[in-house]
Amino acid sequence: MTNAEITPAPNFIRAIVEEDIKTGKWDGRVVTRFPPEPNGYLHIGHAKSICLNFGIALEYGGTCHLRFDDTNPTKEEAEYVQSIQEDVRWLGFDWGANIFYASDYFEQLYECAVRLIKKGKAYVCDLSPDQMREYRGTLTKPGKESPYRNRSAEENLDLFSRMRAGEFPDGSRVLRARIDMASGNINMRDPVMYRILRAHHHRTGDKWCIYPLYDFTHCVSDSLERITHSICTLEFEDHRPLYDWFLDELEVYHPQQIEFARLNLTYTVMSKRKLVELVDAGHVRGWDDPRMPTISGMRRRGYSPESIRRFCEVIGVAKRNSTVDAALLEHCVREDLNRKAPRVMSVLRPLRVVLVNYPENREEELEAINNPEDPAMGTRRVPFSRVIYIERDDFREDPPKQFYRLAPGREVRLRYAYYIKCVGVVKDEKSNEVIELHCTYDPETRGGSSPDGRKVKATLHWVSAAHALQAEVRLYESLFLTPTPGEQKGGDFKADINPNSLVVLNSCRVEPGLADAAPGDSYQFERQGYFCVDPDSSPTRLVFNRTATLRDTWAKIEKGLQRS
RNA sequence: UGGGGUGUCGCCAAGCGGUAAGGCACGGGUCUUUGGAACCCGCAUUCGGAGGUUCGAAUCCUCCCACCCCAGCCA
Repeated sequence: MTNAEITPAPNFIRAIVEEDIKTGKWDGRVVTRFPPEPNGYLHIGHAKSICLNFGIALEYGGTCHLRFDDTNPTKEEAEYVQSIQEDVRWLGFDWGANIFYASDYFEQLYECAVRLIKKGKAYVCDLSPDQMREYRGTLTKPGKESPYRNRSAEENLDLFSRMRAGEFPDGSRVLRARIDMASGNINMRDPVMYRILRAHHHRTGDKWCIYPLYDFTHCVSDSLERITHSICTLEFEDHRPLYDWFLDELEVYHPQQIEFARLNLTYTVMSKRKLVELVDAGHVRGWDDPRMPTISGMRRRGYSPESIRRFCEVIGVAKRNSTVDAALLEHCVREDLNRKAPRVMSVLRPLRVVLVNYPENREEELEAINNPEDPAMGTRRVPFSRVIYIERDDFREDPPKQFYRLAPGREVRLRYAYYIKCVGVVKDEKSNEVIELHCTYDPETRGGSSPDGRKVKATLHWVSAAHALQAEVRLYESLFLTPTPGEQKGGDFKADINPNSLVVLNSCRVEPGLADAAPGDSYQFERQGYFCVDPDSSPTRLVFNRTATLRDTWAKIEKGLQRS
């Protein structure tokens, strides 16, 4: 852990928590919760919330509950509660025994509803959904009171229990809070607390045919769990008066709801609807496609939990709508992987090189450093022979000004090996494409330095043709071409999809040492980037995903060259 | 036209009446057997705008402007 990681940045929520601890508002307790609805996969936006809630609990010696907000059986599935737990755990957080389900509170919620009915604060309403919308009024016009609003408590109690008993068809009646149809805040215009819905629930089965709605459920759940700080996103700010109203009327333990801005990232989309669309339309291979901003996608892409946690720390927490530059996320993985990923040589687009003065049947092993950032990671031996592969991009027949890699007549260093000089270029007769290079090597430069002290400008990675392993490498770019997809083009985010977001290279050659690389392992392919082994990989067919490229100064220069 | 929010560098973000932190990005340099990493330097006389209060304002007051959210029996 870096120092920065254990020194959290100040933000307004931490300030509130610290103040509360100081004043003893909650007797010094800190209890937060991460309350996902199990209706989809977690993404980097959820990670921000997870890090915030679990992070604050950890930091102030409190606890953070994992609570599934499972009050809508038509959308929720057990499969998701599984994947959510996996993702939270993978991110590095532990809820201990504190795993809860809103559905566990159904009986208590029902009792709370009965209490409100008895108080005259809730009533059964027979308006149809259409009528209800009509009666609600608009943003600028107040609503009208329902004709059922003044039913007696006895009648409401009777009706509500019969709703539960299944005497009425789906959607025929609801239980509503009796608040204020003229409120400027539409959430306070007698919001629905319960609906009749005959659907199989992933945990309660067919026990219930009425289900509570979010506003009623959430505050009561928080109260039952004695949450201190109920942290949610900005769109719930308008719901806070309702959160407070329910708890005040119920006269129960009352946590404080605090809202923060959700995360947006450039060059991607975050809404569940859009993510579903990408998967369904086949623009990606699934929820865990390495191009997806889902936790499972990022995991497959090679992002480490540490890098995601670090990212969530450096972006900060505030109430301003913002869109974080994807470059910051990239920076966070590089920072982490630079310290941890073993270096390895791998040639993505091979160009055959014959060392004409190297003995035909000779081979040798050269020592290579596993990670210059961490000597403790040791060294390894890499085989070398007369025929090697280098990267096609590392040779130019007619090199531009600032290109100082290999070119006819030019000498460069092969990393950990020898200096070589290009003495011949073999081309395909028809296409005129360069298919092979002839080079001489200098036996005096074994290991990569010359006794006469002469310098070479470039160091190339390479792989011995006879020893290298074939591999498939999947190169990823951002899923979208524009920083905020759909901003132009009439809001159609799919029009901004990057057609080159995935490029598959099939004839890559990697160091033989990679033979037993296991899915999930991360490496730095020297001079190219960070790559990890995909679950599709097998001993007979290695498959790597590019997590991120290395910062590439030459690419920048080249781009500038093209422009001028 | 109702209600709730937010406006500090290209992107995030500290700051809470005492004279604009930090990160990313960007530009320049040192070093280098990764054009990587590391390191150094530069990068808001100014805080949405206009007034006002004050010895002193990004921070307090007034007005204005811009943007975001809300009319599911979703969460």
